[in-house]
Amino acid sequence: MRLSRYFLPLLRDDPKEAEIASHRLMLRAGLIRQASAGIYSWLPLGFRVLRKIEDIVREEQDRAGALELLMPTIQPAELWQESGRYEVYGKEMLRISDRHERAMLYGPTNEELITAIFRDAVKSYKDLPRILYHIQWKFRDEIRPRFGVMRGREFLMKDSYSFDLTVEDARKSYNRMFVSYLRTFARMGLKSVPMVAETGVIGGNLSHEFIILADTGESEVYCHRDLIQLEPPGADIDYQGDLAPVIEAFTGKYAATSEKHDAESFAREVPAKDRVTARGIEVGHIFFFGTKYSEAMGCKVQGPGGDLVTVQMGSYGIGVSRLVGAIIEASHDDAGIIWPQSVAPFDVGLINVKAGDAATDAACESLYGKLETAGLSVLYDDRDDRAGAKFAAMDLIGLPWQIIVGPKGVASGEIELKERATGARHSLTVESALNRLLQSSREASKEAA
RNA sequence: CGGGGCAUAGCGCAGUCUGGUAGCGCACCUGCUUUGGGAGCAGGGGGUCGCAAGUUCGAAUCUUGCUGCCCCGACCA
Repeated sequence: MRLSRYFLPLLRDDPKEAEIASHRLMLRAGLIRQASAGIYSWLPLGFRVLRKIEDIVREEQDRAGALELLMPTIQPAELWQESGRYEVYGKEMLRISDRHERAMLYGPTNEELITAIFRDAVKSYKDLPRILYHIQWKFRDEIRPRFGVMRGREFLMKDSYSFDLTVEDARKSYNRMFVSYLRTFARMGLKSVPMVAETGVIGGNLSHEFIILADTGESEVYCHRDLIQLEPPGADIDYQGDLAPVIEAFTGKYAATSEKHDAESFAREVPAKDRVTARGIEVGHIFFFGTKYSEAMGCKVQGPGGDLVTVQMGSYGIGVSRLVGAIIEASHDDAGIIWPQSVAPFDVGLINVKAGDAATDAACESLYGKLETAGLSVLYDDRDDRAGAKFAAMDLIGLPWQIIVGPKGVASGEIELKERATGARHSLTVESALNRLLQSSREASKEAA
């Protein structure tokens, strides 16, 4: 993509409404614009990141055996009256009525809808277990939206729902999602720590929050140091096999958010040197709630003995749009965003230091073609602007690699490769720079595999 | 919902107290000079001063009502 033809409105100054780093940087780097409190438009660069995150979530859901579908944003109120949550949910639910004065709502979550779909379609235990998911916009009319996309009112969420015949089977589904979450966040360059959590309005008695550690995180978290060092399972993990050992490894040691934190247990269970107190951001939340909805909504199947069995359910959420902010919170510096390669909107930024200089232009054009041909996505700054402004812009938007091409280098047959995360620069030939980038790209996809 | 603050050009702000032709920096356009870490000079474009009513010869400025946004708290993927 040539920057001269792209839509990338950058801001030099911080908009005054943005308090935290991710919100500031998302506005400044031209990722989002606010439409209303807690409601955002995604500009081209931000949308590319959102898509990348969505893709990783989708791949890991599919790998775990979950099936993608798509439910609507608008739901009829009757379903929520069936479960009893129409009254419980309160003002957080955006209630609307259509032209026939029929009560509708903009879905804050989808337990009712998916339960109705499953109930109407499945009658036999032979069709269990199943995990269904979708990635869809939700709306929760937060009392006070803040922190940009981290606590928006409209947000993109992946939510999965599991259906099982027995509690034991349901626990296996829960474990599958648990493992899939570990992999999902790790692939985005995040250290996630599962923590025992409150179940809140979703209900149930088993629940984990997936917290990523970031200095500017919203909640205080406490855990054993070992949990942070744990490596997530590889892509070869057998989701049909016994996942219990993995779950034990990740849940066997102390980890709690401030709501569940117990200072005495923390002190007793964790040696002082291993006690980690940090800030965290919740990026995923999984629940097992048994028959809460299936009971209320009559979701039953016939078991092997011919008897009717109420289905055991769980639900599993990932805040996709929140992750964009969370990743930035975990990965930025004074100059701007530092995208992990797996979610970067482009793999590499190509800077033409002297646009208009024939030799430099030609070198950039040639390199641009080679990079694209090699399968790398490139944002080529071909604008007629000063070098300093281009460097600042490229640092701000945070692509993992920058290739800097100027007249001096062109004359000596070398270009400069800069790694955004470390700031390290190397003068290289075009060929070795290409190799270096391709190698880094291969390593990134190996992590995914 | 309680408390506080803000609303003037795309972004950041001054002007409001004390009413009298709407300003500054950045960004944007044109020209010249510059050219490896957010250049300089000159010229220029862009505003119904959040909305509505009122007071007044005259309102960004005073009064009243409304709306939006931000911060703190309670609430939360």
